[in-house]
Formats: sequence, structure tokens, C-alpha cells
Amino acid sequence: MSAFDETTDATVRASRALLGVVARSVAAALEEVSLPQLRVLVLLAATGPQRSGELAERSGVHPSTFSRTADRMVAGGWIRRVDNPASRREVLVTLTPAGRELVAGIIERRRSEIAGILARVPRRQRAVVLDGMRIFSAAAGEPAAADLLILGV
Amino acid sequence: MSAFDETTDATVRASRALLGVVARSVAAALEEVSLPQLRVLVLLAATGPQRSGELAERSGVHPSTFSRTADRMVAGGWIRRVDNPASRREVLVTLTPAGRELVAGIIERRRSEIAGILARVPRRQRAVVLDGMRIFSAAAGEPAAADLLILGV
DNA sequence: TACAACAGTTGTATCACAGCATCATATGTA
DNA sequence: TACATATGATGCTGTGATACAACTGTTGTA
Repeated sequence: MSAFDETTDATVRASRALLGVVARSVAAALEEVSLPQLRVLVLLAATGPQRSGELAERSGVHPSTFSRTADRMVAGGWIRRVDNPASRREVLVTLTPAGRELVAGIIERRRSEIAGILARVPRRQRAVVLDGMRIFSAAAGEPAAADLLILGV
Repeated sequence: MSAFDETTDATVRASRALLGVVARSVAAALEEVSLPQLRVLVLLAATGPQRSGELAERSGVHPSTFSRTADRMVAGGWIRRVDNPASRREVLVTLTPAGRELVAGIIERRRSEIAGILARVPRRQRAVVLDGMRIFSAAAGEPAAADLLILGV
């Protein structure tokens, strides 16, 4: 096998390992909210309070669909609807502390699990991982937010 | 920041990039089947034909729920129910060619996207990525199949 | 001021998912 | 053979996601 294919294999394998980490980090949250709801929470955590229609747009759902989802999320205590002082026909959606913590918990858990894995790497090899990950990230660039949202992350 | 934290940061960033790749690879499939259905397809592709109850168990759903999902998947042309010659009260579920191709397409796309990223890495740095990914994967171990299934992969 | 455009919600309908209870059939055993 | 058990399918019910159409209230403008 070529060196290139070997590198691809290794990266695919690493992606599986990282996917496992991400999946576990999201699993707990998915027992509290649905995937469409988690997408909304992630959007709000990333971009701050937003108009209802804006969130519908970014979530890729019909405004009426979002309105219903927002109802459930308000009932669940994850978000709040607040009046927009600038325009009374617009509604701003914000995270409640619970909503913010749900998202923060996912991110923390992901980071701590990754740290746990790296802690098992012999110190002298960690620099290699650091370089390898940096080089890969640089080549990959930042993923589109819309792509990440597919999986709720 | 400590070297350890820097490595963690870099790995978290790489995980985002890889997650983007995975999400895109799954996105097309999710326009054809639902997430619970994709889980079934992935299970079948990984482990071969299985009993209905077995699949329900591994999917983490009630047998009756799976039965209904299987109905839809049969109607969609993704799976087939075949008689188990060994026991007439058991039903084996198998992939159709379409089902097999759907899963294969996800895996191929993921691999080819990763290869595309690595192609942008200068050749002399690829060895670093190879080593880094191998070291990380070794420390992480294989993720539990159940964890991967959460995100349908 | 009158009216068009806009933002969001609500009425209505459909579909997937989920589980409990129940049933029909097949299998194994006393 | 009779009966308990196993396996999967169905009847029923409830929740969530989804969209279209219609409606309410707001804003901007002719």
C-alpha cells in the first residue's frame, strides 16, 4: 500500500475514534432534547440570540415548524422568547441557563474525553500528535457550520 | 498554555474538521432514509443478515417499533425479510443491493474526502500526520459500535 | 391614511417513531 | 399430545417533526 493510502487509512481510523467521542458527548443531550431541538440550541450557543425566522432558516425548516419546535423547547425550559425592542413583530429567541449548560456540557465532555485519550499517549509522542493534528486541521479548514449541524454538533 | 492543552485544542479542532467530513458523507443518505433506518442499514452492513429481534436489540428500540421500521424499509427497497431455514418463527433481515450501496457510498465518500484533504498536505508533512493519527488511534482504541450508531455511522 | 409587505403563530393534516398489550405461529418439553 | 415459551406482527395510543394555508399584528410606504 502507498504511503498516501496508509495515511488515509490512519486518518479514517482516527476519525472513527473521534466520532465515538463526539457521539458519547452528544448522547446524554439527546436524551433530554431531540436532534432538531439540539440543533437550535447549538445555533443559539454559537451565534447568540436570534430572530425566530432566522433560526428556522438556519435550521432548514419551515417557520411554522420552528414555531412548534420553539413551543416545545420553551415548555422544556431550554429557550425563551423575548420581545425585540427594535421591532415588535419580531421575536428573539434566547437560551435559558439550562439550554446554555446543555450545550456547554457537550463541549466540555468532548474536550475532557479527548484530554483523557491524550493523557494515555506517552509524553514524547504527544508532540507528534500535536503536529499531525495541526497539519491536518490546516489542510481541512473549518467545516461549514451547516454541515456540523446535520449531526447536531 | 501547556503543551498538553495545546495538543488537546489541536485535536478538538481536528475532530471538528473530521466531523464535518462525516456529516457531509451522511447527509446524502439522510435524505433517503431516516436516522433510525440508517442505523439499521449500518448494522446490517457491518454484521450481516440478522434476526429481527437482534436488530431491534442492537438498535435499542422495542421489537414492535423495529417491526414497523422494517416495514417502511422493505417498502423503500432497503432491506428484505427472508425466511430463516433453521427456524420458521425467526425472520432474517438482509440488505438489498440498494441498501448495501447506500452504506458503501457513505464510507467511500468519507474516505475520498479525507484523501482529498490529505492531498493538500505537503508530501513531507504527511508522515507527521500518519504518525500522529496512528498514535492517537492507538491511545483511543476502537470506539464501541453502539456509540457510533448514535450518529448513524 | 390606506395598503402592501413582513414576522410569527395557529389550524389542519401527514408521517415516523416509540412503546404497551395482544395475537398468531412456531418451537421445545413434560 | 398438551402446554409453556419464543418470535414476530398488529392494534392502539401518544409525541415530535414537518409543511401548507390562513390569520393576527407590525412596519414601511405610496
